[in-house]
Amino acid sequence: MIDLKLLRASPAQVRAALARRGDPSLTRLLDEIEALDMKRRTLTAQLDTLKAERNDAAKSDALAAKSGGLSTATVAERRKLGERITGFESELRQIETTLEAKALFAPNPPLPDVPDEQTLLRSWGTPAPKGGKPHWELAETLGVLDLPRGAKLAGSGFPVFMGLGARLARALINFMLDLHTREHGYIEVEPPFLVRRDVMTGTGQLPKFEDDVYRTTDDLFLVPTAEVPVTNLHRDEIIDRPLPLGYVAYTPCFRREAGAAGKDTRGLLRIHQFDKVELVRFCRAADSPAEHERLTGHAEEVLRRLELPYRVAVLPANDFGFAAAKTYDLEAWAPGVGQWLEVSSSSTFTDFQARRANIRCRPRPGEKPEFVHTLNASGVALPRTIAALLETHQQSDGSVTVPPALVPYVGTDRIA
RNA sequence: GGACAGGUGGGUGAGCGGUUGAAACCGCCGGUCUCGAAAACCGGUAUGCCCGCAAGGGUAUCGAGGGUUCGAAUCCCUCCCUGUCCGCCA
Repeated sequence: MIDLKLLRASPAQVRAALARRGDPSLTRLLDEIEALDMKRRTLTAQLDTLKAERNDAAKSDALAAKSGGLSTATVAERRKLGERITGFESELRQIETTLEAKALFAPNPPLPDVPDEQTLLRSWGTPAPKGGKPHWELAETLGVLDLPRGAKLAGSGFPVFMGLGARLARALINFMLDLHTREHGYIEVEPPFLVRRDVMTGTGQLPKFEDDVYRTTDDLFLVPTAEVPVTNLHRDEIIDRPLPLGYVAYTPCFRREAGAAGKDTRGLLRIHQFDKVELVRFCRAADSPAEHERLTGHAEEVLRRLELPYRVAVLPANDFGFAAAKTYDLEAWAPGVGQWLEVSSSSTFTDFQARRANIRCRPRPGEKPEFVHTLNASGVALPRTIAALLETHQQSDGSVTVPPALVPYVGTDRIA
């Protein structure tokens, strides 16, 4: 949620920052928000005055009622006051409802250090020259992936992993969970895979992106990422654990990806259901830039252990998620398709999600609560990682070697 | 899915429709005492919004939303959630 006080205090800065997202309609949205905010404050002041009047009256009336009763004139006067208050209240309520509805559509302003062009920060490993087979061919030959049968069960975009493919998926999940819990200090979580509407609103998927997610007839939503349930673990809380606090969760992820047809439709690159291990961090506001770097490093470590050459880029202000203030993409090289595949997105949300989900911390005992900063990164997403893994570690005989870090989990050093 | 019982501050738990943001206890913070600690005692301990440079003031909040009333934590309605039993199941 956008910070209304900040918008009030420095409208020019907020507008300038949001303008960098490149959505011209935001100007009008902000105009409306500011007007409603002003109206709300005026009404609140008037209403509070009337209520103060009523409270004073109630005190003396209580005494009067005990000793002799209230005169009909007094009762009539009080009733009139009450009616005025009710009228103001309903007007105020309407404005607040509209204001909130509008405010929920305002995205997070990008941080000042976010560039206007995508910028490559660093890379690791030596990408193999483009060549070899794409992962869908390898996978089909090896019998580890069955896309046609997945389509038979659920439609296109729902893969079936078979045999060593299924084992590889399970191995990756366990490997990543172990790495992050044992070496990076995360607490493992297994959350619900269906969540309520207000939870989806807390992290920013709703109300704006309802078309992109799956909804059940009970008005529950299939999680598009573990970020949603895990970040909301602390919704409406003043976190009483030491910060920073990190959680890691494996969940399947469900995305409708409406309108995505035609792009990356081959193989595992863009699908409706996929597995992901997600990292979520909560920290004090001052710590979030350093936490963002640390978090990104945790995701990178996965790729290094898997011996997958990758690169890290900062996304430009007009090309990252609604709730994020800054995002790094981790892209693994996939020589078979000759593309860098986004396997992790690492974002800081500043206090945007904390504000929506009302997640606070108390800096010190007795001090005022303040909003935390939330961050998350895929650590990492499976299908594209599997694609990069198959294509990178493919051998001339058609087999695929398993990187040493993964061998104990897969139970073999070669998929053939 | 059916039948009951409940939802009060960080926790436990009081609260005849009337000056209740809300007793008490626990916890937490500070102080006294002590060489230090414990115990004991004293004091302080919610959050949002609005006005204000601040000090401070106003207002709201007893699951949520409506309603009755001059006045609601307390009465009525709807919804949500939790617990117990039954049914069904993994």
